[in-house]
Amino acid sequence: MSERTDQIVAEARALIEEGGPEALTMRALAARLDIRAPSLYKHFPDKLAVEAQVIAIAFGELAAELEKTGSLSELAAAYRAYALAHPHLYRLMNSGPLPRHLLPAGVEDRAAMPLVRAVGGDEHLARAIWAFAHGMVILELDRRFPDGADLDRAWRTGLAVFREPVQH
Amino acid sequence: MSERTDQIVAEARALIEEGGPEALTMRALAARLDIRAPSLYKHFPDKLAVEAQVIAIAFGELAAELEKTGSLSELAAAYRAYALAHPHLYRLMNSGPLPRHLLPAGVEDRAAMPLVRAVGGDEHLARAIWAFAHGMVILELDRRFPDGADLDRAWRTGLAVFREPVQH
DNA sequence: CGATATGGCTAACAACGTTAGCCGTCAAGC
DNA sequence: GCTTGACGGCTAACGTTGTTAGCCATATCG
Repeated sequence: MSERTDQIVAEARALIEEGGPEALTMRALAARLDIRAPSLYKHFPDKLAVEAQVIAIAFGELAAELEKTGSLSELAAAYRAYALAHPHLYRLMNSGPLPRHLLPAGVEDRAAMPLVRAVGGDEHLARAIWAFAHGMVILELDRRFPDGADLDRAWRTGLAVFREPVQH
Repeated sequence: MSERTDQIVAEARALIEEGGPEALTMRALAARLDIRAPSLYKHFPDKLAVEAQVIAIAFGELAAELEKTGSLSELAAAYRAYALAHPHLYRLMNSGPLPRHLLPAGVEDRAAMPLVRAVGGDEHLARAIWAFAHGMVILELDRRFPDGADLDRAWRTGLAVFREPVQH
């Protein structure tokens, strides 16, 4: 990972955070670095590789935030907070197929660990809560809930329910 | 809605179901109808309008499936079944911002009604369950769960938990 | 001193959505 | 019956996208 490479990824991230994933264009990215688009291919094989680096960084950041938390509700709050603070980044890393072959190994697992720990190792429960959290976040980002819906309340409802021990 | 218009939408849908949303191309769509791409603009103002028609149809179909169910677990099963039967269609209608201004009024509400009824009108609980279901489906379609994860079990876990009455 | 890697560049291609403008067919109105 | 206009095709073209080919300057190293 050279110096220049890091610069490129940083600018790519900025483009995405400012204008969404579709604002990341090889030409726009090059313009930010005062070079022409084809020169980017001296550093990355293609656009997907650039995106993958941005995704890898985002996963690391998210994992770091989640690791700070103690309880399940703190974890959920941190998850939602990251998504709302970086909506375009969240969408990039969490929708569509992941380019796993371009990502450092373990980034996904690290981000998942705090939740698995919070539910005491029950993988099925962890997956259900993950689905709930991702669903809440992505539906909010995509404006699928009615305007003015009380989403705090919906989060509390879901989390309260998941805290109740039931056999499954 | 003319005859030709319906044909176009049908072919657009077929393209999406076969190759995903990015396979819907004005040129590919035209080719299916043995015409050239610009001729499509005699029937639709732009590509988004075509997509919106496909989405509207998909919402109607999904709503019809959901309305057949009685219990919450049947509802969940029907929801998942539709998504797995039409993965590309599901992704098209349920990710990214909805072109609501191009959709007939009430299509979203109709698809949401069965769930609201199944939970006895509790809107917060309905939103939490919707998030859970959408999260489970989209994470499955996007292959975000580990290979071989027992998703039936995760669904059952989530649904069991949501059936328990708790105050929120 | 020369070879090689590094990192720029221009020109270009194919595919995309979309627009402009032309033309044939056919039904309705005078 | 002739004309007029809507309807629905067409070709040519434009601008934007990712990407490739190939050229060239600099700088480092044997």
